[in-house]
Amino acid sequence: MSSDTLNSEALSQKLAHSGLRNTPQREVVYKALLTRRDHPTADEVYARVRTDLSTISLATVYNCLETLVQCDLVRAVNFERGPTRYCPNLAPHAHFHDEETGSTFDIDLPPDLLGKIKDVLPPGYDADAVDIIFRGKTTATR
Amino acid sequence: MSSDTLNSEALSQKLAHSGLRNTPQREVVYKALLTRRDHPTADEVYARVRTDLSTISLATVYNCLETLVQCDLVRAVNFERGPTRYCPNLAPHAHFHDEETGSTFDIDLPPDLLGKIKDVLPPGYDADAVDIIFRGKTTATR
DNA sequence: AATAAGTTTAGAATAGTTCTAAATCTTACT
DNA sequence: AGTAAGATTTAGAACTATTCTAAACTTATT
Repeated sequence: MSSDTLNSEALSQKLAHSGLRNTPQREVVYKALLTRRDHPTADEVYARVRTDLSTISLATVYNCLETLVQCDLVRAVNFERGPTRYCPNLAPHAHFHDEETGSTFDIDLPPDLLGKIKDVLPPGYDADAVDIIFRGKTTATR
Repeated sequence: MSSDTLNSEALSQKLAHSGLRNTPQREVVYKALLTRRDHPTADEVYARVRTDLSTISLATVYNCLETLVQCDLVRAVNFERGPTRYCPNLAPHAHFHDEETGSTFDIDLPPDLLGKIKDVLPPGYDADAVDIIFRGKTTATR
């Protein structure tokens, strides 16, 4: 089983760790991200979870996504002015945003590179996160 | 004279290169970015240029900023869901966003590092830009 | 001077997100 | 089991940043 396969227990644990409860809404939202890892927007997640839980509201989808981000289960990614997209990949990675198709790809980062990048920070700058976003196009040979 | 000091001729040239005209509005907007390089939002630019050109409209400020970005005179930067900020620094650099104060700092990148970062892209990914954003806090010793 | 093209403007419209307050669910305690 | 306290969800209103629209204005060209 991959380390981030859905697992209610594990999700409940992570939530409990922040003093939060697990709920059906949080489960379906998290599951939606894990089963199609295409960096959906809140609207897209809403559309997907409605098939499982037809009474869920868009506000709840926003709430759940925010909760998952707070619990370090999900990353929020922003491309320029576009809507926030959500990503359950917790391994260090960059994002490639294809400006022609709008699709997003995870780009794995070699373990040493993040350190090298953080080394450019002068003393007194204390970064707890680095976002790296490539913008461009992808070609057929991909 | 630093390479990006305001210079109407140079601005006109760059604009003309894209088939665009220089205008008083474009000049004051560009000047506003150059004279206080604190990554202002469109609203903040609007507030600043109104002292020079009281009749300018917010829509025009947005138009001018977009024009300057298109002509490669200015970079647009986005932090999470916040409003777009504008930066006249054309040298390769990352941004550090202090989440406590909201201020933004340019972080110079050593010449080789951008290349190293682009090297992580698998074949078929063709990036024309890389945005690197640090999030965290700055301490007194900065 | 007339026409065309580029630009600015005010205000309306839009998209994405957050807020609000009431309803519902869960948990802990009696 | 019954109830109070707290957490969560919900629908819809509100909000913010931005873009659109169409008219007015400016500048360049015939």
